[in-house]
Amino acid sequence: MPFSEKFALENSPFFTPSDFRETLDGGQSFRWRQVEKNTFEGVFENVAARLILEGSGKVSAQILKGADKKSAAKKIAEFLDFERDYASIVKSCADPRVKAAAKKFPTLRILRQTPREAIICFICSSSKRIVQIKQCVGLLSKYLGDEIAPNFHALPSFEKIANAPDEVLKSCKLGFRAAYLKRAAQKILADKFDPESLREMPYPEAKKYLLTLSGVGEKVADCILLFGAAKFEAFPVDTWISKSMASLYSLKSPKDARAFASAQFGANAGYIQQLLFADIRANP
DNA sequence: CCCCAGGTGGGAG
DNA sequence: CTCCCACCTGGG
Repeated sequence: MPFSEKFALENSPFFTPSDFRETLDGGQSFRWRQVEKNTFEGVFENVAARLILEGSGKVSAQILKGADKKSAAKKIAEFLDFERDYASIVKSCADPRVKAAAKKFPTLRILRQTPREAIICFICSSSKRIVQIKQCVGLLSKYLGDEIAPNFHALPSFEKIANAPDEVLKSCKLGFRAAYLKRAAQKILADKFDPESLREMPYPEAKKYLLTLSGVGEKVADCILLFGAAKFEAFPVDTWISKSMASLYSLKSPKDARAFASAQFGANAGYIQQLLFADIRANP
């Protein structure tokens, strides 16, 4: 057990236990696993941590023994997006369907992953279940990423992925996504593209670039931008959101769903997407 | 054993 | 532009 003592995270917002789980393990990120009730273990950037939801509703953390507590706490606060006022987003939306979903997930948040993490994980995600995606990115990290501690590995760099032997990628159980991921990594390097720049780029421009990467279509690009670059105007349409938009608004195509979301939800579309996603998944 | 999954790419209509 | 299906693989 290489973890430090537990410490409270300053400015932690409140979570309900189910929203805590939904946020960390509901399809936004694939790097966290529940180890006991209200406790998740995982890696963010180069920080291995245990996040504990206290009875108070606030989050505490344990990090690896010897790691810098102050900088880890800061990274965790960013990752869980402590600064953003989600209640005001819901307040500003008059749609009764959105209000109803928000009532069921009152403390849901959007995780702020890094652009690299989001690119890797969502290219791996296509046509896979959450458990399988977690397995793939776990293996990728184990075989190609830096070891932070026994059983805790960072995600690999694009250099490592671009130069990885096909057998290694194959052993990560990526299937046809292996070639997508490798080609995307190679193109990012060839373009000398800094994924971090996605955070500063305007949404349309950032999306346009992402769509040039193999294995990245509309849905994956929007996931990368929402979860990896905090572009809240992104509205990823997967099969669940397709179902939701069809039943709530009679919208049949992903294209119509995106246009509607942009017009109706605008700058907050991404968070509303997450509420509708959580709701339809919980009540299919 | 058969089928499909939180998608993309590439070709046809 | 909209269909349609192959693409890997594990699990039901």
